[in-house]
Amino acid sequence: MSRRSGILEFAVLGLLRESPMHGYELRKRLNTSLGVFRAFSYGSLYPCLKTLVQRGWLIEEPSSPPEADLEREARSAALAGRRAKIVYRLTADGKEHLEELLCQTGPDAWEDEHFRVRFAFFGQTSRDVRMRVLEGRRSRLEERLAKMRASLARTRERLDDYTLELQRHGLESVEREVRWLNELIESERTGRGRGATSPDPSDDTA
Amino acid sequence: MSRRSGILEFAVLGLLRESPMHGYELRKRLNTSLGVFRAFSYGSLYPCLKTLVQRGWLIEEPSSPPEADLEREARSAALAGRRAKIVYRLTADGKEHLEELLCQTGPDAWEDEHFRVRFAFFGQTSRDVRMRVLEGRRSRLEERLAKMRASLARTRERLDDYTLELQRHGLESVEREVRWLNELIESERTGRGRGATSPDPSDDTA
DNA sequence: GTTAGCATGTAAGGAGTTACATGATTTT
DNA sequence: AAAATCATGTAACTCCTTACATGCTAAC
Repeated sequence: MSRRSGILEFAVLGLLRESPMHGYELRKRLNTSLGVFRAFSYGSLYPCLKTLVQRGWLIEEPSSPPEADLEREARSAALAGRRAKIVYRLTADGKEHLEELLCQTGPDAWEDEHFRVRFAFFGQTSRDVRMRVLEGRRSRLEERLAKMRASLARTRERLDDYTLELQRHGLESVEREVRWLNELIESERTGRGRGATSPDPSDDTA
Repeated sequence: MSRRSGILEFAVLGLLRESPMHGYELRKRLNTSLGVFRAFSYGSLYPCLKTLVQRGWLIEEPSSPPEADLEREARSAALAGRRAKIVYRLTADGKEHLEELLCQTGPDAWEDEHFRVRFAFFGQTSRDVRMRVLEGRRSRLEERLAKMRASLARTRERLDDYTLELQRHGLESVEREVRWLNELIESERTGRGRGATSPDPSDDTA
């Protein structure tokens, strides 16, 4: 069983859906697309790739360079013991699994990190999924707001000014994110033109 | 050696500085004072308390109830195998260690969680420490801003609208926190009245 | 010809969580 | 007397990091 939250796994699958890549490149993309908030190390990435292969969600391919330097590649790749780039590609099963992850409605699905990853891959999701995710996140934040306000009201007198200021600032941050979500939801609702309804017309996972 | 970042350890020491407490209560306070952002479980708290005792930063005391129900306590505590509340109190060494933690200028010291804990215990620190922490945090965020802006400029065309929007929102959040810090720093600088210069007049860790 | 960056990995460990196990006390 | 909540703990696990180890390839 095991919960398997795994932000990293999710992010890897999402990035590989756009195009196959090898580990090193993957990590760079990971740390620019999402990396403003979180940086991953090779020590977690490579083992993660291996387990994803084991589960059949990825396949390893020998690096097939775009063109041109075929001789150089041949020269070196011919040698048996050569360390070559390993390019990872999403399998049909992997695509299916990613789709499930993107649609997921579990309790963890709206937490900060998890939400950010889903948002980062919105370009690959349909509008109704986007709407559900945005609304899910918003209601999650609203629960949080309620708790924070209650807690503030309960403890207002017992806390020192600094703790209070911290809570006040935290509250405002959450309120701000809710406003942001409201704008995004409105934006999705009114069409806003460039919204692709389906991520990929030639997509049917089998 | 070992880095020993340990938000939990830090928070426990900080809370116990205010007053001795037992585990259960500690956890509740942990999850209201700081818990808006982070919730800790008993599974991490109790082992943590044990190691802090081992290092000599805390001592366990048999629960001495405030008053009144001495008979009831006596009746039950007299029995050898009885499970009593364990109240934890900060030792002199513990106080010293906490002081060091609060003044720390290491690279991890300005990260989100770490900063929040320090801020939550500002009531126990002197103004110059507060200033250093606020300014340290600010310059940390400014580094982050620089990176984010550079990354945005570099990749603006290659990213889809959603990823871009995510980064834009992230950037704004950080800018907002910088403004908040600016206000706090200004506030500290101009005195602002209620700022205690030293946390506790009767304090000399020995 | 040496630094810098590309590329892949492993071993050990840190910091916490979940799920479980136990029992006392207070409320209903 | 049942249920809630107070109170303390442990074992196994998760997810990730640090530090190390290796070697290629481009640039200076």
